[in-house]
Parts: sequence; structure tokens; C-alpha cells
Amino acid sequence: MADQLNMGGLSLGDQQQPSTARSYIPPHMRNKITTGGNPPMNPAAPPAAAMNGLNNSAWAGNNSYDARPAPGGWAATPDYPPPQQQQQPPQQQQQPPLPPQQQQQRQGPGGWNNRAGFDRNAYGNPSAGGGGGGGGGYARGSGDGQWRDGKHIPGPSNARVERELFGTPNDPSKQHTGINFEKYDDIPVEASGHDVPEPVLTFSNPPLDEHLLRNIELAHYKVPTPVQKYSIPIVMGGRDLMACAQTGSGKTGGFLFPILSQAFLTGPSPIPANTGGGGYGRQRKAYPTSLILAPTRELVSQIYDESRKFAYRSWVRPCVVYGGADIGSQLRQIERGCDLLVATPGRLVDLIERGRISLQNIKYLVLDEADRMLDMGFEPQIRRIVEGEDMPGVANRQTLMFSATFPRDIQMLARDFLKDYVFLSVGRVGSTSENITQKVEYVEDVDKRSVLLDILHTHGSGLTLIFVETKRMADSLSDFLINQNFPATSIHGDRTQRERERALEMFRNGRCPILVATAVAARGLDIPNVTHVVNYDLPTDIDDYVHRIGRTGRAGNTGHSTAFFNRGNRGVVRDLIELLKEANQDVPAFLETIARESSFGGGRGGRSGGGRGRGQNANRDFRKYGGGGGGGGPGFGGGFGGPPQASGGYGGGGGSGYNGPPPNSGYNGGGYGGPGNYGGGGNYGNPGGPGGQASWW
DNA sequence: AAAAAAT
Repeated sequence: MADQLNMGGLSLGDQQQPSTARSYIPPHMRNKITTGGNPPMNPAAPPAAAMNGLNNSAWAGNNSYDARPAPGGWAATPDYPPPQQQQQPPQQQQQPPLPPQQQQQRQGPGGWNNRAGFDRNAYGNPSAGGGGGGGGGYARGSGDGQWRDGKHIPGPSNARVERELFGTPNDPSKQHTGINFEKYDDIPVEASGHDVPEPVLTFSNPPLDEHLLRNIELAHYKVPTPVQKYSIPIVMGGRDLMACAQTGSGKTGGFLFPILSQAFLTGPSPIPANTGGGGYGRQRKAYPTSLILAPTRELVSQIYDESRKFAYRSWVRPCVVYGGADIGSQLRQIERGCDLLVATPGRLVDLIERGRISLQNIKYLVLDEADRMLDMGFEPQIRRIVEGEDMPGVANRQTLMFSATFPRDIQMLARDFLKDYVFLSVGRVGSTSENITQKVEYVEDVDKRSVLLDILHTHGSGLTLIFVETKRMADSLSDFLINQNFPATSIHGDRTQRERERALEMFRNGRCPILVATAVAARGLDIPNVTHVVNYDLPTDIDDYVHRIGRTGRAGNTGHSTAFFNRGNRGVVRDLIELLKEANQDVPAFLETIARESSFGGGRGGRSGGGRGRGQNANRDFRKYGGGGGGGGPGFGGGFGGPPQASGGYGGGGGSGYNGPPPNSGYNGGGYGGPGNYGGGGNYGNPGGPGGQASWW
């Protein structure tokens, strides 16, 4: 194990001092651990571990997955209804707008092996055979290949679908991230766990399936990102994965590639025979084999878009479900075949309750942005989905968790949902790569509007994304901008799903190049050509800031960000300074001044002693560094008074192990040395004298 | 404090 970790200069953790326990690797350590530093591997000779995984995946012993589908399962059954009969009741009639891809999917009949037949013939007899049958030309986009006689038979190419999925050179809205990967090589990745497979360096066969490689090529992805380099062999090797990574690091591909590749290689699972529902020849339940959960509708929609690209022409049919959209059309979509399901938790629970989705066949479970899902209160739903329904247990599925941070509740989730996982820690993207020019201006609240107008007037082409803190502010600011004749729109949680999608689309395609957004758009959304991010209101959490500015400068392009800062934001001043320095940005003098004001006395001195003990800063493998951790020094905050304006609290106490597990969690046995999350005993300690509350606004 | 999410 240690050998694995230390190979190729990938020397990790053991040497790392507590003070470096942060989400990213400090510059001086980087060349030690960047993937770029690994010894080149022969692409034609993939690592043994990865290869091994092919024959040795979690289901290798499971005939139902590994071998041919049972007769009457997915094998060729030529007696599928002719296309005319498959046709759904005219689906085009007034449905709510969906992401464009789904609109495509609605395009009714069409010749090739239309899986619309599924809901007519009991699901267990999906009749993959046949094909042919003119009608032709209708785009379904992906999932129109077949699995027959134990072989994957990709569907025909379709130029129109290809344009829709993969874009054309002069349609920037489709040109996706991941084109230029030079930047990605700077992203440090740290892998730990036992028997971590060697990373792959290229997209190649083996280990990846040829058909997937074709789709990857169509999508213009050239080289795996650092996350992908690791996740591909890890997942294909049948291992569970806990990855601290953010969108933009290529994590979507990180799980889609290996999952789809395996699916293409091994074919569908037979529908469980014993499930009820059927019996009347009309099995309407879907049995997806992969489930991907993500926190927001936009995010699942985006993941679905990606999955359609890589499932193009394959037997795998991706589906997406989320709230706020017409459930009827989603049900119909599912009925037509659902192998890979991307969902928000609430809607999925709904569909399970309705008996329309069974999780019995799940082989791959992905939790994306897991920390965010917990923040949003999804834990009950997630636990219900994973533990309270018919999903196979931990041992009989493969589970991948992605999370920007690794606080204790996520660790608990990992403990419950994952088995013997590989832990992957991926550095920040936005801040460490210096392709975003970050500016911080001192702007009092009352001046924000006019300063914003100045910026918009002087800022040239490209899309501008403006973040505000409240939904009301999003509305009022976008109204204001529109009144000032700026083509603006807004997105926030109180707008209808329709409005949200429309706003996003208008922004994407440049008809509304100014988008005012709340936190709903802060993470994960991948919009090409955002040239400027304005933090009209700074977030209270520096990680949110990182995510926000990460909406620009993507895929190796350069971007700009401007933050409006005033004393109301002093809560993040230290983290902000730290971040700016880290990214080689100018640090305005007023920031230092305010930082000094706030640190004197109570302040957040605790941090300087204890280090950043919270949030993603703990994104290291706690199985290794686990318990206790034993105070990182006294920290000179806390306690004694301080000037009235100093925010108190965050008392000293320092240290405390990085969110070690609870005392009886069985990991390393160590207690967690104090309420880990907020650094040591201090724990928002006593208000520092008259300064009182540790207020952050 | 605010935001997100099933109806």
C-alpha cells in the first residue's frame, strides 16, 4: 500500500504536517504530488490493477451481469412492435420546456430499435432485436444501440444528433469544457487507501471500451483530467471511491467514463423475475443499473447532458428526473428505457413511491456534491434511497461519492455507504490555476449598483455572471439592470423551473449575457464563455467564493472576477487573502488592514493557531490521519476582549484533528479530539469580550 | 442568514 502511494513521486500524507491540511496542496509541495509528476506509463499497457479490474469487477462473479442476459431477458427478441405501434401518444403536445436534449428525446418514433417498445412488452422482455424500420431521422440522441447475442451493437450515426450533442465549431454553447487540459496537469491529486490502482495517462483501450472512446473523441476530450486518470482505473477495478473534488475538475467524466465503459462491455442486467408489478404484461417499472444523485436540478440536467454524449449510439439509455418539471413526461421517458438515471433526491423518492422505479438492479451509485446535498437537508431522502428501498447493499454495488468538502457528516455517509474505498483528494481548480484574474474592490453597499454599472460598461464581450446573496436581491438587481438597458436575467430558487431553464439558456446562448444569480448557480454549473464573475455580495464561506469564480476561466480559458468587499465581509477576509496569495493575485491593502483589525483580540486568531480545521480543509483521508489529531497549537485568539468591532468567538483551542470520526466509529479508534469541525475546543468559543458575537455580516 | 429541493 505504501509502495503504491509512494510510487512515481506520489509521496503523500505521511509527511504532511497538520498545518498543510487544506484542500489544496501548497505550491512547494505540488510537483511532488501532481499527477504530472508520475512516471509515464505505456498507454498500451495499462496498469495491472486496472486490467485486473476488467475481469474482476464487483460483479465479475455475477453471471447476471457478466454474462449474457438470460433468455427472455435482453437477448434478441425480434418480435418487437413495429414503430407505428411503439409510438407514444403524441408527446409533443404541450409539454413544459425541458433542457433541449430532452426535447430531442421526445421526438417520437423513429426507426432504429426504438426502445419505446419497453413499456408495451413487459420490461423484462425488452426485445432489443430488430432495429431497422425506417421512420428514420428522428433524433433520440443516445441509447439507440443494442445488446444482442452478448455483443454491443452501436446504433447508426446521426449527423443531426451529433451536432446537437457535440456541437459544431461555431456553436460555442456546445463547446464543452475539457478541451484544453494543460491547466489540469497542475491540479494536484492525492490518492490513498489500500491497493490504489495506478492512474492511466490516456483515454485508450484497454481499459476503456472502444465505443466509449469514439464518443470521447466526438466530444473533443483529448486527455483525461487528473481526477479521471485516477478514477477510471479505480472504478473499473471495482473499487468504491470517495473523491474530494469540485466540478470543473472533470469529475463528471470521472464517473461516467468508467461506468459507461463497463456497461458497454458487459451489457444490461436482466430484469429481476420476481418483482411484482408485471403480470399484466405491462411492467412499467424501470430498473436502472446506474444511479447518479445530485443536489440541484440544473446540475442533474447537466450531468444528463454529458451522459447522453458518452452514451451516444450505445445500448445505454440515460434518463433524468427532477422536481419542478412535469412528472408525466418524465414517467414516459423512463418507460421508454432507463439504464442510467440522473436524479435529484426528492423526485426520485416520489417515483419510487409510485412504484415506477426499482433500484434492485443498481450496480453503480454516484453521489455528486454530497456535501451540498447534506447542506440542503437531503440526508433523509438519500438514506432512504440508499438504505431504505430495494437497492443492493454496500457489498453488492459500487459506490462513488464526490464532495468538495469532507466534514464529519460526509465521513459518516462514507462509512455507511462505501466499502474499502479509495480516497482521492483533488486540489482546487479555480484558485490554484492562475487563469482567473481576481480583483477585490472596496465598495460600500450603497455604491454597489453604480460600481456595477461601471464594470458592465467597460467590460467587453463575453458572459457576465453576478452573484448576490438573496433571491430578492437577484430580482431587484436584474430589474435594475434591465431598466438600465442591460440585457440581464436572473436565476434563483423562487423562480419557476421553467424560468430558471430559460434564464440559463438565454445566458448560455448569449442573448442575455448578464445573469444575476444566487447560490443556486454557484456550484457545478458549467457554462462556457463566462468571462467575468462579479461577487456583488461576497459569500460568507470562502469555498463558495472559490466555486463562484470557478464559473469562469474554465477549460483553460482565462477569466476575470471582481468582488465587492466592505466591512460587512470581514468574516472572510483572512481566507480571502490567503486564497488570493495562493493564486498569485494582488492583495489590496485595505484587505490587510481589515484583516488586522479583525484579528486583533478575539478575532479569528484561533485559526492561525489551529489551522483551518473545517470544511474542505479536512479533505484528506481521515482513515489515515484520523482521530484526535491533537490540537494544532494554542491559537492566539479567543478569550480576552478585543476592540468592539472585533468579531469575537472562534476562540482559540486550535487544532483538533481533522474531523476525526466519532469515538466509536471504528476508524482508528481515536476520538475526534474535540468537536473537530471548527477547530478545537474553541468552537466558536466564548464571545471575545464586548466584541460579542462572531458575526459575519 | 440564505439557499436549495417533491407536491
